[in-house]
Amino acid sequence: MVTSAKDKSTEEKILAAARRVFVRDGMTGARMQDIADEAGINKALLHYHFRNKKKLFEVVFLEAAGRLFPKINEIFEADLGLFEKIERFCEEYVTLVMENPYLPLFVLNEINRDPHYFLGKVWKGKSTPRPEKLLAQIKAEQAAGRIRSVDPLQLLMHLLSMTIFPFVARPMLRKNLGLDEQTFRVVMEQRKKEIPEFIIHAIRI
Amino acid sequence: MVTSAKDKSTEEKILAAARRVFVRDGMTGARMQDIADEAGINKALLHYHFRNKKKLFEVVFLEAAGRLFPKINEIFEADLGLFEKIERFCEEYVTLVMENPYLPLFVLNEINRDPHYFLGKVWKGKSTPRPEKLLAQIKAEQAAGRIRSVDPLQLLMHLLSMTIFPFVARPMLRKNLGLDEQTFRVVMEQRKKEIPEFIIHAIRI
DNA sequence: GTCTATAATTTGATAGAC
DNA sequence: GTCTATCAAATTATAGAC
Repeated sequence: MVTSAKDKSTEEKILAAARRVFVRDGMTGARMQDIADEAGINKALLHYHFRNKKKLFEVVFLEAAGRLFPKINEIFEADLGLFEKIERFCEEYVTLVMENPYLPLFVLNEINRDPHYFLGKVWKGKSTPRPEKLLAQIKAEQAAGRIRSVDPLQLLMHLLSMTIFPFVARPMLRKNLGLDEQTFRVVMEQRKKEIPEFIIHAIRI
Repeated sequence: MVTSAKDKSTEEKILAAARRVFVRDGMTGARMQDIADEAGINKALLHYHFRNKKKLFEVVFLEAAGRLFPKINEIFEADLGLFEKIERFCEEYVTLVMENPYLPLFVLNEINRDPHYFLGKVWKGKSTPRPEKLLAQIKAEQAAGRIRSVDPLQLLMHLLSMTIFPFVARPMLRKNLGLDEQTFRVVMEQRKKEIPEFIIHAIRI
């Protein structure tokens, strides 16, 4: 399909609008009218470029998931020492998500809304996290006596939890811990160093 | 308003149905028809007992939030040592949420959907978490030289993250870590002890 | 209190002119 | 490709009989 410069511009405007609205309101809460308004066009044109709501959502969701998941693999399967992986993961993942703070909750929520759809159409040979290498690496470090014996799966869950949860719970944390937007960003910036340090202290011999 | 025995029974059936549907599909995804079906009645009767969708949702949401938040305060403000608090929080909170695994994602998502509504109507003098006492307690332990110096706020975020996140990310973790329902429950059961142990190792001198 | 039937509204989607 | 106008379907909400 040939795509003129103007086409691309409009489709890009639509996608930018759809990202904002879908990520904010979710698949079920989003309205095609809102997306059209946000893009500065009308609904008919939306349906011309993307046949229906489901298809448009799919593009946005796959793109969102594609931003969050590959990075995990990339680091966990890299050729690095365990501590380096932990440090790099926190540093790079917090940086990544800070640019799109609402992405994790959006993705987790949509996965939860329709796990089957998620498993099927979405997860086909894509970069679904493969934690085996990291888990094996943790086991090896323990066998070599370089770190304390902790269930590798539990350690991985600790790492993911501490890194991602604050973004998922952001509105609640901001209210309950009394953090304004600026302070929240500072706290998350500190976590880049704080989390690895915390983990290292926890598993040192 | 006088409420007969039969009234209560029907309202309770409706609420039970509304809990399931709202928690599963969210405010925007839930359909009144589904709730009526689930309750074994028709839509008209739904509107008779709860004027509209918003009102019914509000009851369900407030109840859900009321299950998750008071427990936090109850433990954080108790008259216990720091380690005891951490241990009790993990133990009791995991137990609590295991009975309603979808509650945290539901509540966090709805808070995110409409933070203003959440702050306003919902959070009026309710048991919103008051972390000051716990934060002060952490500071005191550090000043006394009994634990390593870690930003209390960061430590609190570690604790909340490790305890709650696995439930929020459950469908994703189950897929990406290859855990079936039974295994997930076992892993969470282990976390009751694993998380406090991990934290204690991390902040010991 | 509970039902059937229907109104009222919202919203996704299409037809057809330009 | 883009718009206006409109349809069709889904969904919330109400009227009125029992």
